[in-house]
Formats: sequence, structure tokens, C-alpha cells
Amino acid sequence: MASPSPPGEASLCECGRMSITGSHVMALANDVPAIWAWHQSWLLATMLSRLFSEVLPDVQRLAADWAEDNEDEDGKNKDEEHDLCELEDDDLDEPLEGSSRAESEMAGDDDEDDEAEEEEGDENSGDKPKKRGPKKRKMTAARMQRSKMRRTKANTRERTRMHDLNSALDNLRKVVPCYSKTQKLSKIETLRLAKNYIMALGEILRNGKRPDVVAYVQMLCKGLSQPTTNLVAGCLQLNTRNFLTEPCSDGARFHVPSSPFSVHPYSYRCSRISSPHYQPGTGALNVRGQSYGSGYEAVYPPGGTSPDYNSPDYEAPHSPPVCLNGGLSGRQQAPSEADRNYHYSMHYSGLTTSRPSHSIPFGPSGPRSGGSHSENIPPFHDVHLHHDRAAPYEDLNAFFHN
DNA sequence: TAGGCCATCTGGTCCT
DNA sequence: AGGACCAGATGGCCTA
Repeated sequence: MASPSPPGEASLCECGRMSITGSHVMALANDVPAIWAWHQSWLLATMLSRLFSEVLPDVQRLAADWAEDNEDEDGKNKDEEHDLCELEDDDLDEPLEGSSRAESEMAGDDDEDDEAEEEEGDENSGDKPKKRGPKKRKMTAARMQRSKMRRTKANTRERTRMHDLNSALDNLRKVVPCYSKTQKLSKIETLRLAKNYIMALGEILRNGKRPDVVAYVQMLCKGLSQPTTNLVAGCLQLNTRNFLTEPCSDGARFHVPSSPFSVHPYSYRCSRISSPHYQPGTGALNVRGQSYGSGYEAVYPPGGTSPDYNSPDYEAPHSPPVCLNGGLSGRQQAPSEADRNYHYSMHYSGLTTSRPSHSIPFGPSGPRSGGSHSENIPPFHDVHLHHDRAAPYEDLNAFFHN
């Protein structure tokens, strides 16, 4: 920074680029504040000059770019498009590595026909002389549009795929030994329970005999979280209750004579531990004001006591669930028209109990801890499976009829 | 409020 | 090139 010296005045000394004259000294002596004010004004003027000449154009350009970007934005995809525009701006603003970059940018401005030659310039980024041609394609509006469309289509496909996957999981939930429409098992728990269920069935087939109740439950609940374990136990126990019932004339419904409700043997539903009917700590189940020991709520079709076979949510069983005491039990979900003659008929005899249910505590004090609870489970005497198409289950039937 | 679960988006990879 | 699949990121919802 050089201080201006009044014209026609000899310098007293030269200090670098600054000349100090007599008047400077005089002024300094007489009016230091005035000089200071003058200097400040000069400094301000210099800064403003630079600001207007160098910075302002950049600011104006940025403002123009920003305004242009925002003009292109439309409602839902605002952010996405803004990002793409920013990308484009980055391409423009980045210092170019060489002329090829600038040329490629210019080539990119033509139209979208340069797609065939895109992405070819990366191998030229070494110290070799840069080739002509595009190094990095420019995001033109048309390309952005196509990219956006591709992404939208991919998103739709992915959504559909995940929906299909979830549908399959829902189907799986319906065939594992515990199911609730309202309080679903989580995905991971569904898979774990399904795996355990398959293992348990395999074990039954391998041994050819009725499994020990506790062992069966333990097998089913292996690796499950505590809430899911409780849920499964509750469901299975409730299912056990259904063996106390008598078949209706239609062979499909079972009634609990001493119960305020009737229930289809396959229609039980289970809710999660968050159910208002579930009594934490006690493991007790309270269904419609009646306590039924540990477990979960039985959920019945709205307004009735049997499943709504016509409900779109009601599906035919994929496999007959195995009951707690080793029998085929469960949930008959039912059936399509063709499956109307598909039913299980179960008879449980020889059981006398005054208790409304049989407590199967789980958790630290449950079967896992080695405690024996099989005495709480009524002995299994007879389960009949009638199925017109029961061939796949004949093996299972065989030992259940023994 | 933290944690669990879930739906969705997104970019990468592989395959046809 | 386009689709399927996958995994990570993110945000919403719910519950303890």
C-alpha cells in the first residue's frame, strides 16, 4: 500500500514504497486525526473498488445461477433436482484440469447425443497428453430427466419387490405356530420361528413319536426374543385350550363349553405383549374379562366367533401347525371354496381339569431353566386328522393315531 | 428420550 | 441397457 504524496514535493526519505515528505510530517504533527481519517477513507474506497470490480461479478453470477436453478425446480423433486443442478454447477465451477475438460463441457452443451462416448476420458487423466473428447459428461437437462426417470422406475420396482417380500413374510406368519393380524411378529422373529418350526417338524418326523412338550416348546422358541417366546408360548397354550373343546356339527367349529366364547380351533390369534389383555409379570391372559393364565389374547373375527372365511385376508393353510402337545393343531385358516371340505377334526379326550388354562411359565423360571412343566400339560390322547388331501401329512398322522 | 422396527430411497453389483 | 438384488442411510412411528 503506497501513501500518496502531494505533487511537487521532495521526499525526505524513502521507506520501501512509501515516501515521507515534509508536509506529511507537518500534517502528522498538526493534524494526526485528519490524516487518519483520510487514510481510512482511502482504504475504504480501495476496498469498495475491489469489491465492485472483482467480488461483485462473482456474487452476481452466483445469484444468477441460484435463480436459474430454482426456476427449474418443481414441487416434489425439488431437492433432488437442486442437487443435480449443483452437480452441474460444480462441473462448471471446478478448475479445469486442461483444455479437454473445457472442450468436453462445451461438447456436452450440444445435446444428449454424446452419451455413446461418455465415460471414456477417465483413463486419460495421467500425465499423458490429454485427448480430446469428453472426460466427464455434463448433466444436461435431458440427461437429468432421464436419470430421474430411471431412478423413479427403480424406486418403484424396489418398492414392489419389498412389498412382495413382505407379502411372503405375511404368509409365513400365518403358518408358523403363532399369528396375529394386529400384532405381527417382526420379520426377524418370523424367520426364526419358522426355522425352529421346521426343525421341530423334522424332529417329529425323524423320531416318529410325539415330542416332549417342553422340548417342543424349547425348540420352537430357540433364539427368539423374550417377548416372542412369551407370545409363542401364549399362543401354544391357548391352542392347547382348544383341545378341550368339542367339535360342532359342521366339524369346523369348536366350542368351549365353559367359556364365554366359542372359538374355531384354528382361528386363534395372538397379540403381542403390549396387548391390554396381557398382564405383565403374571403372564396371565385376560380374555374378555376372564383370566386364562399366561399367554396372549385370542383374537376373534369381528362380530363373531368364527373366522370369516370370505375375508380376503383369510387364506388357506399352507401346512397344519403342530400343537403344543405334538398334535396337528391349530389354525385352520381357511380355505378357498375348493378347500371347504378341508378341515381338521380333533378330539381331545381323557382330560379333566378345573383350571381354565395351564400355566407354562417362560423366561428364567420357565422350561429353559430346566424346570419341568410337562405335568401342567394335559396328556395327549387322541388327535385325528381328516384331510382329503392329507397325503403329505400321512406320516404325521400315523403316529398321531398310534 | 432411546431403542426397535419399518418403509423408502439410493447407489453399487451382478446377470441376462 | 435394464432388471434383480443387496446393503447403507434416513426418517417416521411406536413403546418402554
